[in-house]
Amino acid sequence: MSAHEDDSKADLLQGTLDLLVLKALSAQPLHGLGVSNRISQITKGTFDVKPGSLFPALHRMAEAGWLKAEWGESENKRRAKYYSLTKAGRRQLETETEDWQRISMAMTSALRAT
Amino acid sequence: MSAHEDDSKADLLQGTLDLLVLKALSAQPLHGLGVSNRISQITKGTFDVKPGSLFPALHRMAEAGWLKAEWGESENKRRAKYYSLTKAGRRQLETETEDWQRISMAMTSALRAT
DNA sequence: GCACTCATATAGATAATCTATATGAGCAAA
DNA sequence: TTTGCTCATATAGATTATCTATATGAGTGC
Repeated sequence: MSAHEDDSKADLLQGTLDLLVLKALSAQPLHGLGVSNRISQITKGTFDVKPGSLFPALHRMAEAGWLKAEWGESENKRRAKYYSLTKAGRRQLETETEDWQRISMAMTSALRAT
Repeated sequence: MSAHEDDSKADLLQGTLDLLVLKALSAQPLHGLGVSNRISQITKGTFDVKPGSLFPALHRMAEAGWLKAEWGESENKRRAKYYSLTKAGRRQLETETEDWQRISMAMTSALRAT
């Protein structure tokens, strides 16, 4: 994170972006910037995913078969590519959620140690 | 993680190793493999940090001024390099602990969203 | 002398994320 | 109509942490 930015905006831990994208899309299809906005919303403004991080991730995840992409029109009448979860994407969301919880508990346990 | 390994051993999230090392050393100085063992202990066996990950990290963190290194003798009468936290290392531990808590809370919030 | 474990070390590969920049379409106003 | 602004997607290049694999040496037991 660059020094002049608001410290409340954290860099991601590597490995958490996929999970956030999957979760963002779990309620409804969204276009790229919509995913970014939703991530900001559900993390209460903690994460601000930049386009240069997001779009490669979306492509990678579509390639992996977790997302389906479809061109459509945004609320602002612009062309926008809408992403939605595939069956495999929902399974991946479950797996990564469990992984996160295990890791999170391990870290919490570690930080409690005397 | 390779497929034949025990699934209870997780890969680290990138960015968490430094925090685990700092925490492992916060109670007492330890040599390299001692740090690895202590991390395994305080994370209840969840993380198994391999030498190839650990030693470069220790060197990097010593270079950053967070750790001090001193040759000594292990419990098994082998030569071993003991690491301890510097003042800056203790400050770094505090900072990274707070960072982790903020990120962890944001992820938890995200995963609760409907 | 031999095998085994403890302990440190490094080279090379992998891969995710960040910074910076580019492109184009729609819209509004001058 | 052309200028500027915002929305939206895209990609190149750099960075850097971690992983895999391998190497080296010292002590211990047989």
